[in-house]
Amino acid sequence: MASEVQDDYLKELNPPQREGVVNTEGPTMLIAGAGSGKTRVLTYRIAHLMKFHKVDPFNIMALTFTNKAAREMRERIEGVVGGEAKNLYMGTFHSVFARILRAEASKLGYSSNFTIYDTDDSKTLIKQIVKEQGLDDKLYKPNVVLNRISAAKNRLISWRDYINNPVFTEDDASNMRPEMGKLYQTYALRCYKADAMDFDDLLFNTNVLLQEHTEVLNKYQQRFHYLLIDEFQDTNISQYQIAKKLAAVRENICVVGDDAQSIYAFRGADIQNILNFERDYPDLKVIKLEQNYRSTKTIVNAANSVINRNTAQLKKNVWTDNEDGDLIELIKATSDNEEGKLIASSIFETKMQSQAKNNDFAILYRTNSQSRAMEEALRRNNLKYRVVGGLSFYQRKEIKDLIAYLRFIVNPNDEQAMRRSINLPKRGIGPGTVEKLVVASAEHGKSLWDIMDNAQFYISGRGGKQVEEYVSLIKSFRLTAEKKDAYDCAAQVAKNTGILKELYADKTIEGMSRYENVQELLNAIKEFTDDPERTDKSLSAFLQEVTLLTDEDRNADPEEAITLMTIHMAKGLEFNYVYIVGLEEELFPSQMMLSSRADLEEERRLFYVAITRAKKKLHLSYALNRYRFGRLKACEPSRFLEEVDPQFIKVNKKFSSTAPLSSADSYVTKNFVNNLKKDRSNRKFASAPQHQPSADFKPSDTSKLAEGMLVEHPKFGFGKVTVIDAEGANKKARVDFEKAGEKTLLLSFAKLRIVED
DNA sequence: AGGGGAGTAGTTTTT
DNA sequence: CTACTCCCCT
Repeated sequence: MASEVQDDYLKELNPPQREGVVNTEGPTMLIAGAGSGKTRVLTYRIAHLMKFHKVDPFNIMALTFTNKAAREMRERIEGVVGGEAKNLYMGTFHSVFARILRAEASKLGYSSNFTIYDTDDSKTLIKQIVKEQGLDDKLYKPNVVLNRISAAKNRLISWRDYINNPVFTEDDASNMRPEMGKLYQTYALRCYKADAMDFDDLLFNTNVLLQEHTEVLNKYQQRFHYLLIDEFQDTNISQYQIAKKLAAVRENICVVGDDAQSIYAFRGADIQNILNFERDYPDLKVIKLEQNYRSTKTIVNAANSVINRNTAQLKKNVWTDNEDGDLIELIKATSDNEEGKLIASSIFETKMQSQAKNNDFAILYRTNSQSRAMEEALRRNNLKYRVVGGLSFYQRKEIKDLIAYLRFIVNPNDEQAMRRSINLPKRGIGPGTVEKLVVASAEHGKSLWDIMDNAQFYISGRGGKQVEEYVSLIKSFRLTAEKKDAYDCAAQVAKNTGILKELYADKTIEGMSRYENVQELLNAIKEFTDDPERTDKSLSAFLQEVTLLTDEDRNADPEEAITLMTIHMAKGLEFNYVYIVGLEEELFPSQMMLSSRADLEEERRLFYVAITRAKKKLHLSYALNRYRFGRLKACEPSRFLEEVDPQFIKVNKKFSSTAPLSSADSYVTKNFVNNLKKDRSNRKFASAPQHQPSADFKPSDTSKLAEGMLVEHPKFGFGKVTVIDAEGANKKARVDFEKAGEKTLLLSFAKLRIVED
């Protein structure tokens, strides 16, 4: 049986793929074009190590960027080698090194229960520090400051290095932000005091650990005989240095990546790592996977025509044996709402014609806010969909609130968790009292918890007593946490704090959904504690995982639905039919990325990633007008549309707006570029045509207006009433107009003719 | 301390 | 359009 399996997996591979699997020793770099089967090579390589070379899975470390990728890879390896795959040391950079840091925490002065601050925690803390130091919060915006700190950490520059290096301090001074270094220092010390690490610290501190504690480095070098890294183009310097140190003895390091799909430079990813890799390992074996098994010739060639415009890239020739396939279709809409409608109609038609299922479709966009228009249109057409990403479950207020309690129970120094939970539900402890606690902690050189435990001694006023009551509540929870598992503890917190009761009392739609979310969190914790493979079911164990969880991990098996997500989330996935929407200047490419050539090239790679998600057919769409900041703004078609070789595109007139295009055919081929240019120059004339009221137009009595009625508006034309809001003088109707999109009208004002009940 | 009202600023992508 | 902040009043 075993040898049978072995033959099978090698037979499925083409020559370079097989080379990537069987050449297990020494440094290896796989340059893997889109859809070239790199995950397959990586998984089979690991399986081959275990099956053929009898390597103990405990000695293999495999690093990915998402939990999902790690889970999928583990499952696929399990398919070849069986349950042994569970013993692989495999996960995201962040989760794997968080685990190692917990084991070695005391060496760095942290406890093994240290908290992981998510981005919200980091920003809140920065906001507080900026305020405390009396700095201008317009200049020192949390995002700007955090990005600067993050960039430094990702390049392994500590706060000491930072404030001592004139390159940085002068740069900050010339940017009118001379206090940046001081903020970095304060932020780092505050995190340390709170026994907390942010995302970047997990990697930064791992470097410190391996750098300064040789015995630790030796231990892990001995343990991991083989190191494999997926999506290598997305690693930053900090991650690369960890990998290099761990692999230094045996040099069995295998990295897989595609420079054309590097889309995380904004987060510190450094394409330079690929080039450095060749320099650092002179006897490196480079294997190129260039055959694409995923997409049609049309899609592969169109994608190549786009990415070839980038100057900074490795030479590579992605090709395919697949059929030519359909041309890419371009859909043009007058508004974002119409774009949604046209996409929905196109999906509906494709489903009918090609017997496709909902989960064959994906709608990809640049920014999460674009999902709304799509969702509305899909809902109206009764097309099932799911939105991936966006505001994640764990970022919701009610979830973070409950988790803040749990965090503070486990880590009494977690300042952010304390601030969040201390007055929730309201127990008369305002921001003034909290500030007093923080100040007292700094003044007396005592931990925040010590101060709080004797709050009446340190702070004046009635706040002290309230704080002590809160402290004793936390103490009681802490006793529970010592004896019981995470679920019992969380359930007790939800109940005894009154959080559940308060939400239950809120009967608004949002309130009910918040209540359900808290219940869902409790269910998730129950699932955690019920997992028979888990040995540690403590609250602390749960919290160690929760911050590094992302939403994708929750909806594991998508039902039969159309997928909506950002292009970033789509990396690594594939769909038969892909719609890339919102191809407009300043949206995609994003206006933030227009300033430099490097940024624009990253946007282009993002476009390349989007195109190469499609297996059978690709649709591109743009709108001439779009709601931004609540205002309708005119848009120009994206420059990226002109960058796709025109021989691969046709304009879909059937599902495009009424504005005339040059030919009388229902499809206009070739030279659509001219039309694009026309749209660019004439955009102010391109808005929806004005409606001519019917001859017999007379406003009706709208007091009996109801949902579903068909109405006519003198300017907006015909439409259907979707919602009626309020009564009397403020009565409003939301009407979905055929041409003008959805509008809210004040009925005491608007002239509407009821056409049909 | 806390609620309500007004005014303002912000939307890029994620572990 | 919305989420957040600030300010005034109770």
